[in-house]
Amino acid sequence: MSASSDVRVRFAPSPTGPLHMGGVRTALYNYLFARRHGGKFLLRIEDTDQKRFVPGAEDYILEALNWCGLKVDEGVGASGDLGPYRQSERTAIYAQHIGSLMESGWAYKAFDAAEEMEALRKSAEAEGRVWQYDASTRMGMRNSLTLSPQEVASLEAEGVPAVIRFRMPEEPRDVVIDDLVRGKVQISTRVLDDKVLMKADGLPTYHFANVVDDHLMAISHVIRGEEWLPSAPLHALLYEAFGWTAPRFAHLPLILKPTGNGKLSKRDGDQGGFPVFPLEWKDPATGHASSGYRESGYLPEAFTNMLLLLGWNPGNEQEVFRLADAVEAFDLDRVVKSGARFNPDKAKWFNEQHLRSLPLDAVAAQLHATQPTGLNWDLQACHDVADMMLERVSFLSEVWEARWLFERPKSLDAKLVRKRWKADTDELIDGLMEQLDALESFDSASIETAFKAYLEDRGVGFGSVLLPFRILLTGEGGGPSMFAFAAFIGKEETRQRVTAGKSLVQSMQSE
RNA sequence: GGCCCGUUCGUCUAGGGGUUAGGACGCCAGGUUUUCAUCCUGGUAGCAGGGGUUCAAAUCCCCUACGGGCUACCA
Repeated sequence: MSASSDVRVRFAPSPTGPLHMGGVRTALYNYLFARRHGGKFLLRIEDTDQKRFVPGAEDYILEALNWCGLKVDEGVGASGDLGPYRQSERTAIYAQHIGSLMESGWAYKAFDAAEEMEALRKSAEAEGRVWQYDASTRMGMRNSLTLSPQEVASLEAEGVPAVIRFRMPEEPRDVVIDDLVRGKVQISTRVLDDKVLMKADGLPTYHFANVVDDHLMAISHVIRGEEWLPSAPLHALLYEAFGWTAPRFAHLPLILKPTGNGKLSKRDGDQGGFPVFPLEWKDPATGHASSGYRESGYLPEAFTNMLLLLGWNPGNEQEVFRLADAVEAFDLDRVVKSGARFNPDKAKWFNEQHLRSLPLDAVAAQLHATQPTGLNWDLQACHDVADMMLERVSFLSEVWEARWLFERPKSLDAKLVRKRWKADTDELIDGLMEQLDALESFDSASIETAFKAYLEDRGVGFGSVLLPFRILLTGEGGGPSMFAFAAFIGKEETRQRVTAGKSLVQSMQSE
């Protein structure tokens, strides 16, 4: 391998919609590999298919990478000397390079109509054969190999649409890809077809633009999804045709659907109850919104951590990684070969791990920034709530679902009331409130002391008073320390909740 | 159909000739806790099948099955 300072990798998405989590993982592995080896992480936008271009997609990609903390060193969204980094702005470069391939005989112009080829394919299929545009068929087609230069010129003058195809070697040979995750992969050129390099609209196909750009941008390692493995030999041949040294390849395993068959697709998300996108996406054409990990309350480091372990492991038992830790640990040699089924449960677990390792101040700040409109808690209040709730939630957003934190309960858990309300419960609560009322400092520790003294005095157990107290304050049977919570809402609110709660109990009992 | 890649608990994975096949998620049980949760302890469950090679195979080879990808003037 070359010196590590020469490492240059790229993430090269198409702006055809929101990036999905598989794409984010590819970006993550590229980023990590670059950082690990002191190299550069580039972002190139592959927008050569004008039919599938979606406005806003490029901004989405940038924002998603940014949210994940994957800082781009060079390319779109950064700067660099080897641009432009958007393929739609590189057409002159492709024109020049396709010219040199035509001259050297590695490429030729073809005029065949799509329908003709389709018909050929169909009839071959009917006979159980496969038809493809290759060394065995191209001499029967309409192209610059079979037509005279005059015929070609007149076709061009007539404006007959033409593409430029790669000319696979007539003499079959094996192409070997030495893949960094899969080892040697061998394919015979016999089964490869003459792929279109330049489309009739004058724009390059993926294969051509990708190879030209990777070379011109001095990419050292191509790290991409396994769906590209079958075309890697074509790419290798293209490098050869240009007389260029090919980068190293690493084809990543695919992320599969949690249930059912196939790779995870953009449509799998919302019906499966989990996001497939890092950020929420509103389709500009249909207005349909797809949920995102960010909006679902995931911490970016939890999201990338989950992705990191989907197809890679450190070789020891560590599972929780911050991005900076991952940079130290990551390398391509521990990337797994087989596809990984995505598991939403584990994603949630990663979020819990990262959430609980966050400093309380940071959580408080988060809560402060995301609190419902009209609440207006100060930082201290957010801090108190963070302290009470952090270990009880998987996502920070769940804090706001516990409405009793900031609203008097409108109803109480009926089953609990039925089970827990004894003949003397109301009277015990009244006695407790008398003690609490007398408290000068209404803080958690004082409340606890008074509470315990009261129990002692009355000779009753914790459960007979604390649970009813909890139900009156929150309406529920579980939650944080009621001493801390009572202190949090204050003496007056505690008194009011108890009073209101008791009348709720009464009306429930009289039903 | 053709070509390529893959296959260890339900899921993510470790393990690459000799292991009681390890960990994590999930699930179950117990402990801690005023409750819930956290946390701790334990349990559950796996080498796709068949042939070889070998004293010895989850591990190497072959076949089959299954899964996945590609097979566009999409990436």
